[in-house]
Amino acid sequence: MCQEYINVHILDVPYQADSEYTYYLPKELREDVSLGSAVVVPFGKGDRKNTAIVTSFAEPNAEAKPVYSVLSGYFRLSEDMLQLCSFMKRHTLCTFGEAVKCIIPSAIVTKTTESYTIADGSIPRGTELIYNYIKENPGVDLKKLKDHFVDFERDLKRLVRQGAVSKTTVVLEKDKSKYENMVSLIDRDFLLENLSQMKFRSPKHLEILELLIKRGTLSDKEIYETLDAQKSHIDALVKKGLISVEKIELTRDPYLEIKEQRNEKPLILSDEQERALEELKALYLERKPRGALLYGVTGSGKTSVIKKMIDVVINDGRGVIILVPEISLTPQTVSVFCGYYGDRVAVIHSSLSKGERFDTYKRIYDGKADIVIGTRSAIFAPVKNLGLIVIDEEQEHTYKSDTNPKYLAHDIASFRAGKSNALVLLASATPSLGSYYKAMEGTYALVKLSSRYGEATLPDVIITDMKKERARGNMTPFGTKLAEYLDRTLSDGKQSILFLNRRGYHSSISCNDCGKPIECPNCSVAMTYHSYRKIEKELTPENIGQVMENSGVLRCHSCGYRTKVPKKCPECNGEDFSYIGFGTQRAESELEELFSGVKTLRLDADTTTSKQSYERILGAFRQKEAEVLIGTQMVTKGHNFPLVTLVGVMLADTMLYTSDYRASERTFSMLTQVIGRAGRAKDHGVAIIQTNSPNDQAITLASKQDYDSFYENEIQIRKAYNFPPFCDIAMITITSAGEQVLDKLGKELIKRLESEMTKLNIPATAYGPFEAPIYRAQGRYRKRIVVKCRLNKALRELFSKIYIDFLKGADRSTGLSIDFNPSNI
DNA sequence: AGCACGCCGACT
DNA sequence: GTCGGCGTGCTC
Repeated sequence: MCQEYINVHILDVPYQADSEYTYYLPKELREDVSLGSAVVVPFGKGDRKNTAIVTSFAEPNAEAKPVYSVLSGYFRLSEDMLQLCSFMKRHTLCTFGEAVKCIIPSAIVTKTTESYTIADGSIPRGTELIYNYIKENPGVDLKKLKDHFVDFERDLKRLVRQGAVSKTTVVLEKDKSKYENMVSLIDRDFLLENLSQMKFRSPKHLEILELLIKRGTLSDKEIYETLDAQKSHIDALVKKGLISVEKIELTRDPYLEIKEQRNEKPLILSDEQERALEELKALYLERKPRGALLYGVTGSGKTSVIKKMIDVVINDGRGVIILVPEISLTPQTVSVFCGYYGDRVAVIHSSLSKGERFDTYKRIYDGKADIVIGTRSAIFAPVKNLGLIVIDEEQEHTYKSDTNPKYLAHDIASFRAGKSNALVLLASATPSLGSYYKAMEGTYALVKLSSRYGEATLPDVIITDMKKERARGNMTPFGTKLAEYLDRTLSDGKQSILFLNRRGYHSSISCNDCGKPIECPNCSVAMTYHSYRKIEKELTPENIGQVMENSGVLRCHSCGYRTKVPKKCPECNGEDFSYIGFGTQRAESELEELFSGVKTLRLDADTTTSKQSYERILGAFRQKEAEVLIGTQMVTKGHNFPLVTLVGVMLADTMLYTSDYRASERTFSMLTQVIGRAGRAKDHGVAIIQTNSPNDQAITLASKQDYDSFYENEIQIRKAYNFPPFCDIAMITITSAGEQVLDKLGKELIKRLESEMTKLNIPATAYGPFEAPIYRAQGRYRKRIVVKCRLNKALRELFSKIYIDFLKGADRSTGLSIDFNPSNI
C-alpha cells in the first residue's frame, strides 16, 4: 500500500453508483491528503467535478484518473467518523455521501454548478439566442440560464459539443439562511383615525390592516395563515403606500438571553436521586461502552440527576451530548443546561442558519464547547473525547429520521459510545417498550426513580365515556365533567390546558346524498375544514353552506392543498353537506360559546407558522393573558405552568385507532405526559380524559401512571404476535402514478423477496403488498411490503441488492424506499 | 443522477 | 440523408 493511489467515496452519487473508486494522487497533492480528506475528482463520462472523501489507500490501478485538487483542509473526517458513515450506509441503505452530510455542515462540502463562456467552435443552427446570451454574459451559471430560457438544455448541450461554448465547473456557495418577509404599517396613527372611512377593493385589505394594527409587525406567512390572504392582497397595500415589506434574515438565537443568566444554585439531591447518580457514576467509571435507562416517574427529578451526571463527566475532562426531542418544545430543559454551563454549551437545532451551523460546528470541533444540546442531528456533533450521551424522553419518535438517512439516534449513540467508551443514558418516564425490554434483558442497566420529588403530586384523573355523553344528548365536544371543571377552574382564577390531536374546524365535510366525504384531489384523504373567521352561530340547513363557504377553506393535511368549499359534491352533484367532527378551531369557538368572555389561546401548526409565534403564545399564556390554552401535541410537552390546575384531553382515541402496532404505547405515553402537566402546580390538579373507549388499558393505566403494568401487558402482546422488540421490521414502500404498474411491481417484489429469503435460509416473513394508510398522496399511489425479520448482515445485503436492482431498472416513474424499523407503520 | 451510445421514425 | 426521440448501461 502506498500513498500514490486512494480509494474515495463520491458525494452526490445515487445509491446504485455509490461504491469505492480508485484515483491517482499526483505528487504535489500527497502532502495535503490523508484519510478523511475531501478531494475534488473527475467522475463519469464528462469528467464532472465531484467532491469525494478519501476512505483508504489503494493498490495501483491502471484505470485510475488523477485527483484534481484537495478541498481546503480545515476539516477531515476522523477514522471513527469514516466508520460511522459506512455503518450508516449498511444500516440505513443511504449513500456514503448522505451520511457524510449528516456529520459535517453543508458549508464545507459544497455543491457545484456549471458556468458557461463562449469559445471558438462553430455555432449549430437554432442556438443563436442562447449563444448570444452567453456572449453578453460570460460566465453565466445554469440557474441564471434557467431564469431566462425554457427548454434550453438541448441547445446548450449542442453548443458545448460543437465547442462553441465552453463549460467549467464552479463550486457553489449556496445560501441556506432563512429569510422572512416582515410586513409593517407605514403610518399606524393615520390608519387608526381614518380606517373606518377608507374603501378597499377587497375585504381582505381591511382585515390585513386591522390585524397589523392589533398585533404590530407580522411575517407575511402569518398574515396568509390567519386571514387566508394572498400575496396579491399585500402587494396591493404596498402599492397604496399603506404598508411596507422588509426581507430579514432569521438569525435570532433564542437561547442567547438564557445563557446570560447563569444559574449557580447548587442542586440538592434526595436520597433516591443520590443513589441513582451513584449507579450511573459507577457505570461511567467502567470507561467501557455502556447503556443505561434512567426510568423515573413524572416529577421524580430526572433532570437534576442528569445534570449532576454531566458535572461528573465534565470534571473528568470529557464531552457530553444531550439530545432532546424538539428544541422549541423543550425550552426549559435547554435553558436549564445553558443556565448552568454558560458558553461551554452549544445548541444545535433545525432553524440555525448555515452560518450559525458552521460556527457551532467549529466551536465544538475546536473544543471550545464541550456540552452539546440539540435535536436528533446533534448526535453527530464533533465533540472531543465524548464521555456521555443523554437521550431525554427517549421514547419520542422524533429520534427516528424519516428522510434519508433513516437512522435512529439511539443507534448512532451506541456506535459512538462504542468508539469512545462512553455511556449512553436514556431517560424517560414512559420508556419505549424496546428500551425497557433491553433494560430487563440486561443490555442496558436499569436505574429507577420511583418517588416524586418536592411539591409534585399526581392530579386526580377522571375518565369520561363520550359514548354515554352522546347517548344523553350532549353533542358538544365538552363532556359534563370537563365543562364542570372548566367552569370551576375559571372562577378560581386558575388556568386550563385542553389537548386535542386534530387541527382545523371540522375534520371533514360529507355529502348527504352519496355519503362520501370530500377528498383531496391529489390524496386519498378527507379534506379538513379550516375557518378563517368566526362562524356565525345561527346556522340553519338553508344558510349553513353559505356561511361555511364564506368563513373558511378546505385543506388537505397530507399535501397542503387548499380549496373553497364546493357548492356541489364532486361525486354525485349533491348540494347538501354534513359538517363532521371537531378540531382545535372548533373546540376554541365552542368554548367561547360555552363560557362567554373566556380568554383563549390556540397552539397548533396553524397558529405557529413562525418560531416567534410559538413563543409568543406560550409567553402570553404564562403571563396569564388567557385562561385556557387549546392545542395539539405541542401543549403536552415539557412546559411548566404553575397556574394550570386542569388538563383536559378532548378525545384520547385519535391515536389509539391507527394501524400502527405502537398505538397503545403512544397513547399511554402521551396521556401520561398530559396528566403530568396538571401535577406541577401547588394546588391539587385535575386531569380529565374524554374517550370512546374508557376501558382501554392504555387509558386506564395511564390515568394511574402505572407504567410497569402497562409494560407487562403490552410486552406479552408483542411477544404473542411477534412484534418488536421480538423482531425487526423492514418496510418497503413503492410508489407510482399508475395503479397497475404499482400492482405488478408489488407482486414481483414480494415474490423475489420470498424466494431469496428461502434460498438464503433466512427466517423471515414478508407481508403485502398492501395499500399505505394514505393510499394516494400527491397524485401517486403507494403500497407497502412489511418484512418481519431479524436484521443481520445477510438480510441487509439482500435489501441493498433489491434496492440497487430497482434503481438500475429503467422505469423512472416508480419509486422504492426501504426503512428499517420505521417510526410509522 | 448524469451522460453517452445506439437504434428508430419523421423531417429539410 | 440528418435530427432528435428516449431505452440501456456505466461511472475508478
